[in-house]
Amino acid sequence: MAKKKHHAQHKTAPALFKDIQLIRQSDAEWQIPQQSPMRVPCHVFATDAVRATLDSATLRQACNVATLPGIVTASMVMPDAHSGYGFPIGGVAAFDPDAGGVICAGGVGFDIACGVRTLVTGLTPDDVLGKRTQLADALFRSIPCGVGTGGAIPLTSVSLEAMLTGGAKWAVAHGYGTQADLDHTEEGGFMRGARPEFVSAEAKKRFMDQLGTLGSGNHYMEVQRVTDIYDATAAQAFGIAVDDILLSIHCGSRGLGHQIGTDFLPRMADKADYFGITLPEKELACAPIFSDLGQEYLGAMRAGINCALANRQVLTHLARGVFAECYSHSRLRMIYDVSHNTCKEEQHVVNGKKRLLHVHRKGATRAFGPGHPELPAFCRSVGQPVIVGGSMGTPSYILAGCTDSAKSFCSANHGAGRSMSRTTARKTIHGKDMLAVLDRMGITIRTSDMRSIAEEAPEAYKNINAVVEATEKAGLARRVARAVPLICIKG
DNA sequence: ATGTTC
Repeated sequence: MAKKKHHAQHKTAPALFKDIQLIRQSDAEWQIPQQSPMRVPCHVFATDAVRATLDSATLRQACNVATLPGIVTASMVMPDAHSGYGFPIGGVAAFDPDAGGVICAGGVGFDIACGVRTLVTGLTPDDVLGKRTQLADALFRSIPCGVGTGGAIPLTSVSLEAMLTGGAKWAVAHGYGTQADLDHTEEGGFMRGARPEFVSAEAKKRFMDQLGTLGSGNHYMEVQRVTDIYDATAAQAFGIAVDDILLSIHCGSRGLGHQIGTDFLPRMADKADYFGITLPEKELACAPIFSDLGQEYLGAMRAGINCALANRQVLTHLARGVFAECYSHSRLRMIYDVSHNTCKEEQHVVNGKKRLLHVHRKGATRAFGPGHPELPAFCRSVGQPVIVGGSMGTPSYILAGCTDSAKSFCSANHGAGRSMSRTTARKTIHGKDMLAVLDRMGITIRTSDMRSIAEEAPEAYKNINAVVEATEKAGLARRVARAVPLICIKG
């Protein structure tokens, strides 16, 4: 009734936050003070060097997030942040369901549970250098990649439902890995509370032939060499040493997660009036956690998390086959698997009081510190492995969560972060030249689409060393190891 | 990110 009359107001985004001031708190922390209609301030984690990479669109989006009902403490911005769909990529926000808190589909992102897992191969640099072309070709042949590419492992509607509930655990039960893999995966390999019945038939249909596929964009499978160890104790706990050869897999939930976002965003936007939520922009559409729609999205999103975990598990199995084909002594032992597009229910201490919050991490990695009760035994004493994937041709880092990471609801950055849009990168960078440069650097690339080489060029990303330095200086996570790429299979 | 602008 009266609600209907104001419907148009919610459709039009008012020009909020024209004047955004960053107030320095320390070497690597800034605050954007709360101003109406923000409910909380923004906390921005950046050194001076990284602050220059945070454009006004990103900060405005962080302020928009700060207006949402039930947000706790602050809207947070990681050092790798850049603007995304509604909600910054590299954004973290926690909501209290008991305070009217919301679940925001744009705060998770389209590629639900996109993430990285890194394994130690048991090989030496000489093993790889001696068979560089053979290994690259074998990986490229066996790992389906690219837009619209299907895999070799078809699902049935029955097995798909089980996979959406069981995640990597389902994959292991079907022969695609080991219990040890699950012990080194967030959530022990599967997300509780998945509700496949809230995933649309269309989303399910899109994934029927996508299990064990890499996808496109920034997704990759990369062979890396460890060049530096910064924290010997944590490196030992993670089982990494200098000159170890690693395999990193970066991918997500493919068409299924994307379709969940596509399905729920308009449903949330349409019900903003009904829920009495004033949206700063439509792209931030959300629903109260304690609403049918909010619960449906959470159930579907958790199924999407399981989909991504199963996908990375099957890709691991495929990679093991390739390595076994090329080497008699490889073993591909998991370090850890982290997701960086999620919303998870977690207990956090806020002003000395324990609260159960829904923590959105969009392009941000969970970074539980030492002693966190949810951590598996292998890393309990040193903190969670935080895998920070580099862009093509640049180093990756393995960090560890710190006690101080509590200030960001136990979150850290997930990568370098884009500094150039895909469109600009395509216009200014030539994929073929890029490949030649990388080849001279000793990096072998195989790709299904030359356009992604331009889009994913190192120049299109922030300097990962500077980003990681900011994360460390802010106390969110500390450096454990650095690795450089040798072979990269690009989607 | 994405059956690459259903």
